[in-house]
Formats: sequence, structure tokens, C-alpha cells
Amino acid sequence: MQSLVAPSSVVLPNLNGFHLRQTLQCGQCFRWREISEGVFEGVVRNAVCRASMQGTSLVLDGATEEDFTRVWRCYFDLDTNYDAVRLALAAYPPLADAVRYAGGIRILRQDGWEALATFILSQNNNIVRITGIVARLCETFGQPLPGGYHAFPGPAQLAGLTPEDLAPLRAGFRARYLLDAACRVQSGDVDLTALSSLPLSQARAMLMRIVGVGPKVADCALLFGFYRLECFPVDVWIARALREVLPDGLPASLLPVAGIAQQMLFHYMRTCPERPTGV
DNA sequence: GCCCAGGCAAACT
DNA sequence: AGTTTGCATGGG
Repeated sequence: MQSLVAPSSVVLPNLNGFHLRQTLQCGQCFRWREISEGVFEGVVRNAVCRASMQGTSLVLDGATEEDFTRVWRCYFDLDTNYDAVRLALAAYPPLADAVRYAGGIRILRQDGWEALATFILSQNNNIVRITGIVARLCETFGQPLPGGYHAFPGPAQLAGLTPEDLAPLRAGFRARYLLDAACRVQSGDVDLTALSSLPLSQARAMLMRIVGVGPKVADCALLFGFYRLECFPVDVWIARALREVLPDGLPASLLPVAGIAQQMLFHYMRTCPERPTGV
């Protein structure tokens, strides 16, 4: 196992306010595993690394310089100033507690197809089980990588399969949704490359052509897979709480970073022990 | 057994 | 066009 990770590492200093566990376990991504206290192992775009914090530095063990410039720099969105975002969000009183509790979250720039697929699998499901289904999906259909890891299977690798083929995933009724997404992406009916720049309403409409993709999954895919920070995914679970916290929605000044606010609120309301669920 | 989980499709009024 | 119900699976 020790030779599975390339003998190099990358250190990213001065990540003030960054919280690795919050970021990787807040429910925006499903491909990281905490292998020991504070150490996470993950696969992103055919690259593997072990991530941990040393003070305010993010350490990526096993990351080559090439992987850093090709994958990790973008993935962790290191060129966005989160100090400024936190300041802006916390200045709006309804968000202050959420920023205090979950302000270490950064929105990861995930692969678009992976985000779409994993959030299709997320519906009426919980984060631990989603992670398990995604792991089985990659092990079963993903391209093998050095060290026994697997890439996330692309649309081409899933488009020809049947729901019975996906039975080992134990994804339940979501299996046929995932296959419909793969077919529509593969055929060009859904053009992922357009989703980053298309007007939001058109991007949502395109994604919702997929059976099993509604407003919530579409917004999650756009936020986490296409870096549309103006998306604010809301489901029935969070809606009741949001009406209390944000009766009038976000002020216009915060709309460009609505997705960051949403994810901090989501994590806060889900996990803060001082804020009982149900609100 | 029950209820819930990052919803949605289908079938109802 | 709004509302209700079923859905696969697993954990608490």
C-alpha cells in the first residue's frame, strides 16, 4: 500500500479559515474517506492524494507537481478569496451563526458529470449511504487507477448498461435515473459543456430533461459541478428552517455567492449540536 | 416495527 | 396547477 502513492507532496500555505473536514464532509462531494484523524484520501479526475492540514497549510501527499497544476489547484478553488466571502456573508445577521460554525467550507470545483451523477444518487438518501453507493459505482465501472483506486465512470461507460447491471450498487430506484442521465449526456441531448455559461434558467431546464433530475438535483449539480455560485439548492427538509432564518431570501449583494451561503447554512443546520434539527 | 435520509415521477384531485 | 403517494435501501 505504501508504494501506491507517488513519493511526492504539495504544500499550500496560508489557507486562513479553511477547514478540511467541513469542506470534504459537508455533503458537497462523496469521494473522500477519512482514513485517520484529519487525513482524507480521495480521487479527483484520475488523481489520488491524501489531504491533511498542518496549521494553516493544506498538505497533499501523493500529489505530483503535474497533478497540482492539472487538478488540485482548481479543485480547491485556491484563487477565490474566502476571507472576503465570509465577511460579506457574516455581515448579514441571519447568516452570522452559520458562518461562525461552518465558515471553513470552500466550494470545490468538481467534475460536472460526477457532480450530476452523485446528486442524482443523493435523492431521498443520506450522505453515508450515498458515499457507499458512489464507491461501489467507481469500483464496479470506473477505470482502474494505480494503487487499486478507480476513476469515476464517465457517461460512455454507463450509457449501455441496464438497471440490472447496476444492482450491485444497491442504489434502488435511482439506478434508472443515473442511466437516463448517462444516455442523454452521451447522445448530446444534455450538453454538459454548455452548463457553465448558459443562462441559469436554461441550464436548469436542460438538466431537468433527465428523468430523476428535479429542481434540487439540478441546482446541486450546477453549484458543485459547474461552479454556478448563484445557485441556492433548497429541498423540503431545509425549506422550513430557511423560512425562519431567511424569510426574505438573500439580499441582492449576496446573490453572486448564494451557493456558498447555502452550503454553510446546510452544514450548520444539519450538524450543529446547539441547533436542534427541526428548527 | 417505526421514522428518516441533500427528491422526484406518477397519479391523483 | 397544486397535492399526495410510492419508491429501494439502510441506519438509528
